[in-house]
Amino acid sequence: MSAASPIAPAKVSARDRLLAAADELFYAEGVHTVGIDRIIERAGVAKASLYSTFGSKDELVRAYLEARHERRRSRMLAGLAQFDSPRERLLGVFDVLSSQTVKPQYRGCAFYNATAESPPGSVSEDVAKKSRAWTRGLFTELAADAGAHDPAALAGQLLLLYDGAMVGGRMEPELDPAVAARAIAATLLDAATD
Amino acid sequence: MSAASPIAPAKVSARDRLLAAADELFYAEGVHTVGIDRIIERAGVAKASLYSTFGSKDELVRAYLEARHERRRSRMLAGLAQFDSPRERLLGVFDVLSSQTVKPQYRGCAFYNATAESPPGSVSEDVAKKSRAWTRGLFTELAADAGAHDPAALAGQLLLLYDGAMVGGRMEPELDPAVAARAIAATLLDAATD
DNA sequence: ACAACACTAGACAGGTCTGTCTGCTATCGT
DNA sequence: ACGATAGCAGACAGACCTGTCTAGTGTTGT
Repeated sequence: MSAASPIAPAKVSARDRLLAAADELFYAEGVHTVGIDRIIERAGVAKASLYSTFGSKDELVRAYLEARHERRRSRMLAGLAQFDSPRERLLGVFDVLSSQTVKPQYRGCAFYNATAESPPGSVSEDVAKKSRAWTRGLFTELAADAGAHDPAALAGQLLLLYDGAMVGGRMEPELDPAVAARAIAATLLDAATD
Repeated sequence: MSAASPIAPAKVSARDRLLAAADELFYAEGVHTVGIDRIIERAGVAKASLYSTFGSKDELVRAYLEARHERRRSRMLAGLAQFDSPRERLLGVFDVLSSQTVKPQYRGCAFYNATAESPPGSVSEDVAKKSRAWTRGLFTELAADAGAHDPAALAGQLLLLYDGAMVGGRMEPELDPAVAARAIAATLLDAATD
């Protein structure tokens, strides 16, 4: 329709197809378990393209995790924007999480999972720490906006609940632990604001 | 000193050395990352002994995880036995956990970690479910003893905190999330007993 | 003394994994 | 028209991994 952009990407680039395939397979079965061959087969891409684009499997893993982080981040921010009060926005974190954990493909935190199968000092650990720091920062802001006396302390409690809900969401998704976490968070928020 | 048992195990058996090596290496670096060769080298054992004892790497992984479960279980029960009141015993779960997470080698839940790097339907998943069921059962008993109106519901909350503390203990052990979890648990226990 | 047993050392087969390289094709900007 | 860019297909090298097999050693119960 629109002649908008002169750069019209008729097809999806090899890079994006690789990232999509990596996202599915790495998340579902683990970065170590899934080999390069399965990725390129699923992506419909030549092996040479993978290595000219990413250089190594390690860098593909990094790109996969960073894309995940960006996705989680924008999904969370978009979800929270729908709430009006600071209180609802803080608790909304668990609504957004719940919408993820109820999906049948949910397999827990991609960053934690990736570090669990990599030796210490790997790229996974790197991205996991960055993602975790961002989450903690978000929680601290939300806690401050909601009027917590000690925003950092409340953020720590929220992160604990968040972690627990992700683990529970993987092991027993039918119990919807994210909504259970939300209820506990509400109690803690009340206590943290007098 | 004592001439007690006629069966005097002068040396540690190959089986036990293998389990000890597997425990260290699998837990520290992941069951998939660590190969058979490193295990037998650390254990000082011949490869044939491994295969005549366990049959396959998969079965060694199962034995490793089951030994972990047994260890966690007895440590937890021994730790809880030191508390007098049902309330202290319930909260003591987090004291026992804290004594683990502060160790420098702590790397999170061995069962969760193992399942994170195995495809669905693996032996790891099997043992992880068994271990989780036992933990939930313990928490339910403790909640009932402590006078919770809905022991199963409180147990679910405790498990959420327990999971969160294990994740946090791996990512930021210096924050000692197990004691933070203990404090939250105390609040929930108060609310659950009126 | 001797058979049974538990174990060691290491070669080997067969598979899989990452990463490289060659050769070919299609598209696009100039 | 043409060179640059991006991509495809697949062979190949080299490492590593699980699992098997042979052959030898030391200990123990009878």
